[in-house]
Amino acid sequence: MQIRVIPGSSAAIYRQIADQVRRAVVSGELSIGDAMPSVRVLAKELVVNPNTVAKAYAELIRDGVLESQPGRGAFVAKRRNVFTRAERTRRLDEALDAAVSAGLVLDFTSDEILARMQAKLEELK
Amino acid sequence: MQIRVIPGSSAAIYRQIADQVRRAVVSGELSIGDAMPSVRVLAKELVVNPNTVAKAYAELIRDGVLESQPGRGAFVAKRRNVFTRAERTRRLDEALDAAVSAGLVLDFTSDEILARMQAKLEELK
Amino acid sequence: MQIRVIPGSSAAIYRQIADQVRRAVVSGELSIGDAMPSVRVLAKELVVNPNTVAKAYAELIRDGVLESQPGRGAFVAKRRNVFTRAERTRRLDEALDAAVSAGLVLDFTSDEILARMQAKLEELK
Amino acid sequence: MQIRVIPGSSAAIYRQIADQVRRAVVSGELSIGDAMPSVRVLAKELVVNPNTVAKAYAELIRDGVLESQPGRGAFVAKRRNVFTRAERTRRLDEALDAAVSAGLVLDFTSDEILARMQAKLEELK
DNA sequence: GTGGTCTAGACCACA
DNA sequence: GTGGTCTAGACCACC
Repeated sequence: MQIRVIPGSSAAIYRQIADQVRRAVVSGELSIGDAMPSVRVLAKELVVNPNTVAKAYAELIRDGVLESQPGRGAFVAKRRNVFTRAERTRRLDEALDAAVSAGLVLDFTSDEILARMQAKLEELK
Repeated sequence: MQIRVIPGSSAAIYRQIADQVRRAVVSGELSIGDAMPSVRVLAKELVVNPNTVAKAYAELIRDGVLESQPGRGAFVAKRRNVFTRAERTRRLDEALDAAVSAGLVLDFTSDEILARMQAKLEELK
Repeated sequence: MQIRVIPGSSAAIYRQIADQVRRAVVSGELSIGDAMPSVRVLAKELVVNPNTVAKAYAELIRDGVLESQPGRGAFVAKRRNVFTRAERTRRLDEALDAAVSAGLVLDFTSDEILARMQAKLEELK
Repeated sequence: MQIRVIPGSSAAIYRQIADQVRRAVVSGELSIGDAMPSVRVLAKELVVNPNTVAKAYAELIRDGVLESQPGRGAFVAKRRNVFTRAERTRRLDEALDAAVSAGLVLDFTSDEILARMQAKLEELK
């Protein structure tokens, strides 16, 4: 898979990396058991500090998206339900709030944001 | 208008304030030329640091939502757009993409994500 | 609360800190809403790098034990069920496996380990 | 004796090997003076790196569980204790404390933790 | 070679 | 003042 970081973005680099991996996993671009590039390799490729990549991987491991086999590397984990319904909803809300907030800052109306979201979700089907 | 801040929220306080003002402007609750409460008055009312309110106002002024008339206070400005249409859309997409992938990783369906988003935007109206 | 780190321990420093906070929370030594010492203050007190303390806090925040209010500090969070039954069991197993492994390395028998565990749990009642 | 390694486990492979040998010695499956398979033979059998087996043997030799007879191989040693009773107990307590606090934070009761621990130790017998 | 941990020191966002 | 992020570079455990 191809990961890109936008240095000027407001999103933290480790966050950009984690989000793109998440997206690749849900889109099927990455499959269960696939090996991730090593921390050092990806860091070199993205021209960022290895610790930054490690932080992204750590978050993904903690959320059950990746699994680490010490000394061997990180791998895409079997999908498992880690969080309770309430916690999942809380996290979804947090993500949606951030998007809404960004949309409002950009002076989009509620309707425009919703329409764009709908279009985006239709694409995935 | 009535502004409320939720201290425990993950959103920064200045962000909560700015978003609510923005929303009030978009919804018509605040009209062009309306006077905003002074930084000190609003800070006292919300029991937050005046710097925090000032920061929210600064962002709104920077984005052209408010206008500062030195010595008189801040007023709701005539609408103007700072970013190009393309740039605004690009930024909105980025924010929505992050929310969508977060939702999908959390094992929500497209429909669930959209429904939740819709509910959230309804609340704002 | 008083936190101590044992530099010679096999457990990572950030892990020792996180575990002690966890213990203080479940024992009631720390209550909901209590403010944690700031990252810098605790780091100075323990004579460790602030990043190490920050890493411990980050883990506790991620697990829902603490909450961070940006610019204000970290606070003991309301207890909420973050993980599914299966995930909680998985995590408990992981913790117990580590303890059993440590016990076996120390040449204790299964019965001795269990007896010691039982005594320890009785104390808590 | 039959040793099995689980690659996906969170426990290090050398640790799994060492623990199983330890258990076999404690349970009497291996008796004093019994010859262990050579590092190379066991490595081939388990399909792991010989260094990994060597590391497990080294730990067992260091802890006095095995004895190395240069040129002849490794043998089950006469039992002797490396740590004082007090030191062993202190270390066991440390490990058990960590497991207990992890369990309590995960909202398990003392009884649940104990039951799970018991089940786990039964399996080992 | 791999990931895991820790240090030192920097800059930014926020209150 | 607070936490959040990032860099650079080190050492260790493990394969």
